[in-house]
Amino acid sequence: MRLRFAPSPTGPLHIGGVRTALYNYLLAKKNNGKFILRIEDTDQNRFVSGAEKYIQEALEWCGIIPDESPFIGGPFGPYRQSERKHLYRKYADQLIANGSAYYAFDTPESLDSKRKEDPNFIYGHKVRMQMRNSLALPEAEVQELLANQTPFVVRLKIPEKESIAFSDLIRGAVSFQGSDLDDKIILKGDGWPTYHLANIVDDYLMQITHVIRGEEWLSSTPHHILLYKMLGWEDKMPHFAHLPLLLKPSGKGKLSKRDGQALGIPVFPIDWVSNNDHFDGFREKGFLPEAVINFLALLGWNPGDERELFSLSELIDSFDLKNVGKSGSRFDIEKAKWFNQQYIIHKEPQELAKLVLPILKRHQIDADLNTAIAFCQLMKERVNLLEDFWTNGYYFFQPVENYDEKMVRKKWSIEFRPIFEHYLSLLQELVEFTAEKIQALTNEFMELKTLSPGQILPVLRLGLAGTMKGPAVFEMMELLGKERVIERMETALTDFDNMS
RNA sequence: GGCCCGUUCGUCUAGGGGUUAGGACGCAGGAUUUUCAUUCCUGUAACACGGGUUCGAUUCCCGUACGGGCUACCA
Repeated sequence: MRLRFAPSPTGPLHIGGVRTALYNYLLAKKNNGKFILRIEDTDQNRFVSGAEKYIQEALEWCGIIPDESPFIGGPFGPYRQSERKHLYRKYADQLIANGSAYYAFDTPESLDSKRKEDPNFIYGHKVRMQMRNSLALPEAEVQELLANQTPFVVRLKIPEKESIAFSDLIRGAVSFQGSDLDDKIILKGDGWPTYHLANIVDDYLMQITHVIRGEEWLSSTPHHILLYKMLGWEDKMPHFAHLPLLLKPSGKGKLSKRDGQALGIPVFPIDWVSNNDHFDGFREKGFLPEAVINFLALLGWNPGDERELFSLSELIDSFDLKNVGKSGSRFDIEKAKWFNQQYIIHKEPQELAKLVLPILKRHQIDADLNTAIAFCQLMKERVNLLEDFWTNGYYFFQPVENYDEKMVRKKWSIEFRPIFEHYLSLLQELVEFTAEKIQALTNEFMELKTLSPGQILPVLRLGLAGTMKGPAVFEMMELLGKERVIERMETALTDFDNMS
C-alpha cells in the first residue's frame, strides 16, 4: 500500500492540510505501507519560497515522517514535479495521438469574453467545435499553427455520452455525466502540466494505491478517472477517498487564514514568516504536537468506541477510513486546548521542563533544569498552553507584579502583623526548608496562636504569588526557598498595610 | 446559475426501522482541596423541514430548505 501527500508550495501548510497528511500517514502505517511526500510545484506563478521547507518542518514537528520525499529521496524520485517536467509531455502527446486530447489555440482573452457573455460557459462538447482547436480547425491550419509556434494548450476530450461512476472510500457511490464536464486543460501554454495530468502521471509512476485528499478534489475526480482510462492505466487506478473540509469556528465557510487573525486562533501548525506577513502556529501558541495530532485526528474520524486520547501509534492501530465522517467539521479551539491540557498533565516534568526552559529564557530567566522540573511538577495541572507556565507561575522567578487587592483587603488586617512577623522568625530558624517541615511548623504555630488555616494560608499565598490561584502553598514555599519567602513576605506585609 | 457532496445536543461525534438517542468539549451545580487547577459526581442540550414506504421512522426513498465544494492556461 502506497499513499502520498501532495501539497503545493504556495504558502504555509494549512492545518486542514496537516490532517490530510495525517490520514494518509495513518492508513499507510497501519498497513505497513509507504507514506510519500510529493511537492506539486507546477505553477511557477504561485511558487512561494520557503513554503517547501515549511511543509517539511511542519510535518516533522507533528511526527508525520515520510518514507520517501524530495528531502530524503526514494526509489520513485524525483519527488518534486518541477524536476519531473520532462516526463509529462509524452503522456499528453500519447493522449493526443489516441484521440483523447487535442490542441487548443484559444487565447485567455477570448475565453474570458466567452465567459463574460455566458456565465455558464463550459469548454465542452457543446462548444468545442466552435472554438479554435485541432478538432474544429482544418488539419492543415492546425499544422501551420503548430509550425509557427503558436501558443497552445492541450485539452482532454471528454466523452459526453459517458457516465463516470466510482466508489469513494468515504462517500460511497458518486457519479457524474460526461456531458456536464469541461474539457480540462492538461498541458498549459508554458509547457507545464496542470495538476490533473501531473498528479495522475505521478501517482501512476509512483505506484500510489490510495488517494486521500480534500473534498475540493471531488469534482475533478471524474477527469482523473478518465485520464487513467485514456492512458490505459485503469487497472492501476488508486482508490479515492475525499475528506470533508474543516469549517470556521462559527459562521459560514471553511476555515481560513483570516479566522486565525480575527479570532486569535492558530490555523497553521508552526509559525510562518515572510516579508509581508507573520502567523503564529500551534507550536508558538504553546500546543504540544501530540495534542494537535490527537485533536486533528478526531476532527472527522472516530475510533468506533469512546476513547479520546490517542498517541500517534495508537492512532495508527485504530485508524480506518470506514470511520471517517462525510460532513465538514467546525474547528473548536476549546477542545484543542483540552487535549493540550491532557497531554501536559500526562507528560513527565522533565520532558515538560525542556519545553518550558526556552519560554523562561524569553522572559530573561535563566533557570536550572532541576528548578524547572520542580516548577513544572507544581504547575502542570494548572495550565492549558505552554505559555501559561509563565503567565500563571512567573512569580517563582521574579517578584510579584501585582496583588489581588480585593483579596488582600479581605484577608489582611493590620493587627495580623505581629503574628506574621513571629511566624517569619520561626521560618527563619527552620533548618530543612521542605514543604513537609514548613507544614509541620505552620500547624504547630496555628495551634499555638489558635489560628485557622484560613487566616494564615491565604495571606502567605497572596504575599508570595499575588494571587489566590496556584499550587499548594507549602510546596510553593519550598520551591521559592527560605530567603525569598522571608524577603518577599516582608515587603508584602508592608504593601498589604498600605492597601488596607 | 450549473454540477457534485453533505445535514444527530452550541461544538466534535456514537448509533440505527421499535433505544430513557450514548460519549467528549463547553456551560451550570456539587464533592474533595487553605486557593486555583486536577479528579469524581450530577445537570444542561440534538435526530433541519415536508411527503411517502412501514404496524412503527431519527434511521429507508423522494422533495424542500440550509450548509459546503467545484465551476482558472491554481492546486
